[in-house]
Amino acid sequence: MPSRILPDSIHRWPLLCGLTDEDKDCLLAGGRIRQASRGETLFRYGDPVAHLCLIVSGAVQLFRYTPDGNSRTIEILKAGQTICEEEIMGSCRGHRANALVVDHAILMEFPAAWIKETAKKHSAFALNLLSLISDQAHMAKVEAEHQASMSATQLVACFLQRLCVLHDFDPTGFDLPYSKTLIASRLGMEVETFSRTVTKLREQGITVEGKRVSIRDLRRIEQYVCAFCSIADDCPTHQAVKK
Amino acid sequence: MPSRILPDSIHRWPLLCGLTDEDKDCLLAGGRIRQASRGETLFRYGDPVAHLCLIVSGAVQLFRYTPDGNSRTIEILKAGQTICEEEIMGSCRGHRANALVVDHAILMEFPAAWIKETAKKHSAFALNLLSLISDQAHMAKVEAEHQASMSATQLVACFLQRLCVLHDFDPTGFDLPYSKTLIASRLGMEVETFSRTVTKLREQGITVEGKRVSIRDLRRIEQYVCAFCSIADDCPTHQAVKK
DNA sequence: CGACACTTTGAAGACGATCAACGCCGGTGG
DNA sequence: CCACCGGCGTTGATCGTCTTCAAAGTGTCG
Repeated sequence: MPSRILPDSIHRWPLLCGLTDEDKDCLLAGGRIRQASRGETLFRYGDPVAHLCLIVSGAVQLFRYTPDGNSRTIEILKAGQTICEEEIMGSCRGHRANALVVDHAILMEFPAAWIKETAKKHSAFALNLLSLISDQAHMAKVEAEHQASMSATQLVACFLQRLCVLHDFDPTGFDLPYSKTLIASRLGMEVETFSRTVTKLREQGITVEGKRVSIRDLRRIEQYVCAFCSIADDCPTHQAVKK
Repeated sequence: MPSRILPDSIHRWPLLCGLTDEDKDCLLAGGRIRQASRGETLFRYGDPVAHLCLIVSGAVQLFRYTPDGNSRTIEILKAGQTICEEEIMGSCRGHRANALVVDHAILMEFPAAWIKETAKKHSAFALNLLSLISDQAHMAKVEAEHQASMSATQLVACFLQRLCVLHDFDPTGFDLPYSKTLIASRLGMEVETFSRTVTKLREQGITVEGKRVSIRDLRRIEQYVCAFCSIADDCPTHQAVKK
């Protein structure tokens, strides 16, 4: 029974939350455990989409190569998040990104066809998928908005604060879980820019020294956190912070 | 019977395509026709999400206000596209954007609760929704990538070409269906930048004079169209163009 | 005709990318 | 144990791009 290795927090995982125990067991029964260590490639751009993949622990980077040979990080995923759900449900012919293991990961793989079948049979599961993908779509749109309208400084501040909230870190002091190079790539900027940005943020109450980060006063840096949130406050960062 | 006013192209609309006639009729029976003229607001940010809205004809702009009072266009939607599907299926408490009618529109409104019920009962419809939202999520991610890595010139070229393809326009000469101000806002740039960009594109085979656009040689401007596509050619523009 | 929204053009300034150099660290091999 | 190396991160200088402010031209609709 795979549920042995699953943490208690699975009740909050988007894919599973709200399901009855029967549905949950049925779903988990369809998955196969896989381990992958740092540097391992889960799949490459263009590969056929074989599985929906649930991250049980560790971290996975999704990225693409640009025509000039550089790579651009699309997402850095952690425990509880899923990979390929959009590729399975949407109309596409292969993986639209490369997946690389950043931190040694435990994964659960569900065959794509099996997922579709299960979604047809279990409407609660289908609604979970719909909800999960809908939220992702919305986040992606907010992201595009941010990329189009926020300065590098704002992007970094927003990222750090979101990081702190989503990972349940202590704002008064936590370590970056990824390299700065990876974060810069994730934010679509150069490492140099990221570095300079960090010193600017010191005046704003965000201190970064080496891997150590501390965020002094969340309210004070509000202007740097999701410019849209002050009016359109549907940013998960803000939502979480306000509670 | 509302199907009277629906065009033949509905078979290709993401929400309906592939459904059996029974499912389609059942779905359409749940909708209510609504007309709205240019300048009319369909809903505002924060309003409760009452309906899924299918655009039968016309055009609708989704936008948000930034803290400094400016507005940013998220999407410009046309016939066959739907509004609010993500807001209904995702976890959110109200509309996450404002909706404004750009061109006199005929809409079909489906009550949100009814849509959820129908998705539970008709798995084919649920899968359509999943597919539709998945594709949107993917497009949003590509958009974010573009915003982060393409120049204004590339963004405009990409937009114009996509516009041409998606609207089935004649590349050798078509009229912009929206004002340049709206397009600039949609691309997250200033009107001035858009205007200057347009003159640059003339050398690249894209001519814009007033509202009139012509795209000389689609292959030649490939470098300006979705920088990612040359490797990661999953851009709908390119897909459509290649056929 | 005149008001007004839309568009274009110019000049100045801010911002981020790029290139280059250097410091820091962990690992390898002599 | 030390020397060397490669990956990572910082800092400085320069350059191209986009925004901003200002002004003038174009169009439409009353």
